[in-house]
Amino acid sequence: MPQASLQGRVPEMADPDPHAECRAFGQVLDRIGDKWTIMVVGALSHGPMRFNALMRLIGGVSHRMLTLTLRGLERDGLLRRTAYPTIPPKVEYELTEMGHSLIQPLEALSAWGQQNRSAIEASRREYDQG
Amino acid sequence: MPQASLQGRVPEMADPDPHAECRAFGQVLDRIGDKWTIMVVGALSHGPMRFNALMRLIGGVSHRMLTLTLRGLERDGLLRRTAYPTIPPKVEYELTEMGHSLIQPLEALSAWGQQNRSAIEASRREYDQG
DNA sequence: CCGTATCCGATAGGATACTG
DNA sequence: CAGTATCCTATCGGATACGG
Repeated sequence: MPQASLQGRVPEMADPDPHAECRAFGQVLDRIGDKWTIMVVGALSHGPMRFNALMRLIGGVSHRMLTLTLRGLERDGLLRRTAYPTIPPKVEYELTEMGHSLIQPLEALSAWGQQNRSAIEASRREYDQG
Repeated sequence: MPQASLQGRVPEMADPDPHAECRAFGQVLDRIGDKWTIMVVGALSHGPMRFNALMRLIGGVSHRMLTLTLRGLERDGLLRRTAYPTIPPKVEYELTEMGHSLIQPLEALSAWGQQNRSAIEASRREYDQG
């Protein structure tokens, strides 16, 4: 989903863009907000890896979804795919420069999650029984 | 989706947790990775707002989804809901302390998006025609 | 070993109509 | 104005089987 037209954006609205930031973030989410992308990025953050190694490390991901996730990242230039035409085939995946640059902001959010996890869980329990 | 069992986690794996970070991030994504949550957080980042004001500001969100999104954020303690029993009713939403604390990391990711948007688009075009 | 195609169930989310 | 309920669709993602 393109997140294209935030608000009804009619011509007579002079306001240049009341929340460009939200849109930018929406686009990042469109990229990383699926079930496996950030797992893959995380798994590759320490170096290149082969398909099945990724699959084992991440765990729980289906063959199909891992392929799709890798293709998506490759298409966006966050990932480089190198196939060695040996038998059996060997394919390595590694983050590009841009891919690596995503790790820092990701870790900021991850830290937030770790810091607030218990508070969130507590809030949920209270809300659910209250 | 609980993101619960990252990797098959068999007992004999001594490794305490090879990617706790990814899991933490996965949980954040489960919370904010939907279509509207971060729009709401962004909209509320500058102060409290009423239901229909939010709806107009965000734009494109259905009545139903805005309600669900607000409930979810409230349940997790990121949002406070205050209903004034007047006629007609008036309900205000505002971020809690914890809700505000999410904004900084969000902005980091948003900045990443703005910085890399054109590179990603270029990469996509190349990938698609190549 | 790596990748693709097909099938199918689950769910997210929009439209709409109705209540206090 | 704010919220709920119902319906319906598109998409996501898992299982499986097959090809290179």
